[in-house]
Amino acid sequence: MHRRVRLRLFSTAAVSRHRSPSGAISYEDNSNNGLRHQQQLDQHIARGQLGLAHKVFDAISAPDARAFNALIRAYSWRGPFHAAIDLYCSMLHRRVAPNKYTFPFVLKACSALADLRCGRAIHRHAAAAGLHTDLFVSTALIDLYIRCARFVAAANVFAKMPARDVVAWNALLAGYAQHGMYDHAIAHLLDMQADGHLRPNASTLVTLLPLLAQQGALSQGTSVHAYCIRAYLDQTEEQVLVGTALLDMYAKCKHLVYARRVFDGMPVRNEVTWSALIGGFVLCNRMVEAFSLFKDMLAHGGLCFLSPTSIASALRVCASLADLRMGTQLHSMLAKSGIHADLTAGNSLLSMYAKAGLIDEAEMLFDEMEVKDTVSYGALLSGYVQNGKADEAFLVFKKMQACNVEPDVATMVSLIPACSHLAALQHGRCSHGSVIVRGLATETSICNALIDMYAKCGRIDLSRQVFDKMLSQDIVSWNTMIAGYGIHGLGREATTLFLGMKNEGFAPDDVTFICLISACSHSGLVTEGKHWFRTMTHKSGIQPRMEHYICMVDLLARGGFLDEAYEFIQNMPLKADVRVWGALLGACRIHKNIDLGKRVSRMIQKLGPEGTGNFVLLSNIFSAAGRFDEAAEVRIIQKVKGFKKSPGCSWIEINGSLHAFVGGDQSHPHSSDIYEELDNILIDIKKLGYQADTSFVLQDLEEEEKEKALLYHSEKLAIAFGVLNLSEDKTIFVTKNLRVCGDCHSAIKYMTLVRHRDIIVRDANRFHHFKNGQCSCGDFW
DNA sequence: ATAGGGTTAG
Repeated sequence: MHRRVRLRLFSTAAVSRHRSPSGAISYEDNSNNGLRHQQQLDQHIARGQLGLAHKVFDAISAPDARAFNALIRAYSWRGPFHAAIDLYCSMLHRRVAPNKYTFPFVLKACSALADLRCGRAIHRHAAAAGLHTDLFVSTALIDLYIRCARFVAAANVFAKMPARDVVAWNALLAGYAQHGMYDHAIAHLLDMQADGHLRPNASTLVTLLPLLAQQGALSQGTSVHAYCIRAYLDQTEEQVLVGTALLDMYAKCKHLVYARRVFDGMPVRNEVTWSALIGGFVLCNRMVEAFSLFKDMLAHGGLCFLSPTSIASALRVCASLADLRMGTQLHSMLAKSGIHADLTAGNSLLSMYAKAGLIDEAEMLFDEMEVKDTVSYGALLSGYVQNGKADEAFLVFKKMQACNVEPDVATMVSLIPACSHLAALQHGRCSHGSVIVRGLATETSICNALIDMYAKCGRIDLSRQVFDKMLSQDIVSWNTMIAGYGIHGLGREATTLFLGMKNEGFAPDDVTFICLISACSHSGLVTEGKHWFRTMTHKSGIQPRMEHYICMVDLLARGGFLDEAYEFIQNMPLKADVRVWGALLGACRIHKNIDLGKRVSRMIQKLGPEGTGNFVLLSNIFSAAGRFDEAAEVRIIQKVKGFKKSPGCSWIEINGSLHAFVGGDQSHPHSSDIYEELDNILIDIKKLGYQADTSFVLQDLEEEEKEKALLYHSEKLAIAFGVLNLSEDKTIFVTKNLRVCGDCHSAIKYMTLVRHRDIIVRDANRFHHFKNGQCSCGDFW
């Protein structure tokens, strides 16, 4: 602030008036003394001792332009940049005229600080001194305006230059490149070549290549490669720089073969070269190779090649492969090499632990970090969301705001799914509002997260609104919207949207078909689903993955074609994994096919059951058939093998706060009211013909007690709480972490009649819209 | 010239 005020005190007129007539060196403080000081000043600056240099400077009674310039230049090199600007101000104050060796350096300091106001003032001073079209001054001005994203101003300076060298051309090109202005950059490059004698140099290429990489412009990149070969770069340093930029361009275009070839052909490589190649393999999801390259690098260059960048890539490999042993080793390597304090390295480590589910470890690391930024908070936040601790994620978000760390696109994209997990519409709407306030509401990835959130919070209509209002949809937008229709059992809408997508020229990808087929499955559209599977393999040329087979088995089996599903599994080219068999087992329960269920469960046991769902499923199948001994046996095996079933939990959002219940829960402050209401509901629904489906209760209890065990299931508690707290016109919306139980499903249908309510239950799989005694899932879920 | 947190599926 102080500095700006002082700058404005001096008009451009003052500058020109006191400009030294010749620019020649003249010492006002009587020769010898001044000469000695100047020599000392130069010496200290050469040794990088800026403190001492400044002391010598202060001892000069009347420093001249040369003394000022020397110190300004030194400060503009590595900072502190404001010291350079302060010196410039003092220069004006003491009526020493800045010259063509002053302006470029003080402008460089402004550029480093992105101080546009200061820079503009200096621009005026330079113009008054008639130096604004000087080659070096102009180039410095271009740098400044680019840094402040003032492209027109930069181009104006460029246009006014009487003569330009490659550096000037490169300065403007760098601006276009850094801001992803592909068309401007290419046009500028063509102008440069048309202008005559100037040829792109190494610096031009190193500026241009990252832009091509970012745009995925492989063919243009290849032309640049060809030019590089013709242009023959003789300096080693240039070869490494250009070679690395080329390699990176190929890697970012996912052309690893060429990236590798460039790498192999390079006579000299540095740590950046290695990092770029490793990053390329990570980008292409070739994690094992990426890690072996990392080891090669260490074998080749030792620890001095270890940088925060390469460590970051290696840690991403560990996170992706869920290899904690390797990750921990890297952690200690990091500590030994002394780069543990680096922000990037720290964030990578934090993220690795968070993704691996070691959230406590991540939290500890986070607390220990001395410098934290948006990314650090984002890593922790998404760690909580990914590990199912959505409420903790909100706390991190609050903490972040309390610490004045501004949430950005990635932060919000991580936070919004936390609302989806909780199915907390109010939270979701708040996040939506927050996104609008921050001016992020037009971001594609944010809209995608919002579409998903509204769908999972039961408002598919709002999902569609967000989708329709988007400036430009990407493949994820379409997939998310199709999936949203799917979990609401709106298979027809999903299909229509899919066709619309193709009409707009979007090529469906592998995930699109997963969304589409599962949408068909949830709506019982078996024929359509089979049709889309064939379309995918024959027309779209997409190789089915295990996920597609899971969807198909689910589609066939849920639709009642159990034998066909079984046959389908046996004919599939991949070896079916537990999830495929699990899908079939789930359908055996719905269709009460015990024989097949037993066979399938044997397959699953051979494969080693993953998770816990399948044990519970099998045991429920036995119970449903009244074969309690066998059901109990399955539970015992489950216990012996050490699998725990996560407890069923349901929750409901009332006026923006969440109320969660587990089965038989009495911890809620209004517990007695809730239980009383439930008992009343039971009396009413029995009058309409409801019978408790006690076949699902395992314990050896009297019939009435079994009924009670069912009555206090978590979803029923949450609904009763909703009945008590919401007016009749409001839909009751309950979320459950597991699949809704069969008895509850039947009871809730009756509840809609006796309490005149619409009830929506979102379980682990899908939505159930209960209305007028019926459910949207058609009793298949 | 390289790099850290992010949305879709069952």
